[in-house]
Amino acid sequence: MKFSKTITLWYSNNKRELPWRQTKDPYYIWLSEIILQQTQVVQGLPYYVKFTHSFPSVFHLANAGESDVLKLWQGLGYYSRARNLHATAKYIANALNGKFPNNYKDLLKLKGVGDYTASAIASICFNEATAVVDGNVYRVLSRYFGIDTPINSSQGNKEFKQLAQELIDVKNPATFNQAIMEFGATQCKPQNPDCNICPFNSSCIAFNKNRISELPVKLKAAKVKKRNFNFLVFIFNDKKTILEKREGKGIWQNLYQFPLIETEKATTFDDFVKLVKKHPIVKDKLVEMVLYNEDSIVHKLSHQHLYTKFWIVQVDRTSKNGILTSEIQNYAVPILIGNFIERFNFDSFNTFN
DNA sequence: AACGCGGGGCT
DNA sequence: AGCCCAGCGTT
Repeated sequence: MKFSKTITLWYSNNKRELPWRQTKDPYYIWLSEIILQQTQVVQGLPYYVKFTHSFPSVFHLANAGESDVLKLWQGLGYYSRARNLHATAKYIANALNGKFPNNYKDLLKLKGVGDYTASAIASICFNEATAVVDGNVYRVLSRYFGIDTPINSSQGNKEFKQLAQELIDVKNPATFNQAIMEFGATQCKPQNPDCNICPFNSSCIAFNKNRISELPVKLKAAKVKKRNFNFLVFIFNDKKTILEKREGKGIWQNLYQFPLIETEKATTFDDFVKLVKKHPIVKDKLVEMVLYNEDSIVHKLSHQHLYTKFWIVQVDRTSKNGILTSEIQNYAVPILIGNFIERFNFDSFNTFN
């Protein structure tokens, strides 16, 4: 049987019921595709529900503030997706009167929409036969055809896109694209794929040559950087603390954090007290400083490891531009900060001292 | 072409 | 602790 026949048949018998599969409205498909970039369905699903509930149309999303969008996105990571999502919503609502581009070429021009996402929207919403190539497709094709070209090379990029484009069912591109991705996600999984019940197991090259665990081939990632983060959790007499917005390039752009002192090496308590005493916010008003976590909290990003300490710094004055600790929940913060806020009880600390 | 960008799951 | 998952924008 033809590849596309087999995969679409498998899909009709095995697909999951997911909310974005109930619609062809480009707004909802676009939203789901942005959320699902580098993100598994289980992780993205609750965010899709939140976003469609808060912003039922592109106009609702466009009229929101960026901080509201980031707050709703909090915890999902890759925050440029949220900033681009919001910018594109404003563009579509205002410049295009709410009408989405209806073809691959024009979709590709949108901020945050690359080859994969443009192909997905064009095929699902507008029946255009442009093949999607996401991580699932790389895995399925490299195994089935026994292809050793590294998937994260420009050569592999080209090769797999071309192959997928040759295989796509031009009569039904929406189903084909979703079928091959779903197949990769739930059956032809990275680890322990279900080869024994696979409809392709008689013709899959990787399976028949016992090379499942070797494919797909990937170029090694660069070594992770290690950084030492010291967050200053200020407590002022007026029960306020300080959050700062991260500006410029780098991680967590436009999210909030406690004032940060990054050091070359892990800090010792005595050295760090000297540093904090000289801090412009503290000057000579330091009452007490407590290290919240004796052992560094290691927050792992795919490209850097953050060895993190939270320092509780009580200062004997009122704050200038602090925020009430009772309102700290209103700020979009990285999950590393969010977890701390969830566990640390500002009120009990205030009364305890 | 190379690099930066999150967070979660598994072992 | 170290391994896996990975689209898009920038440089």
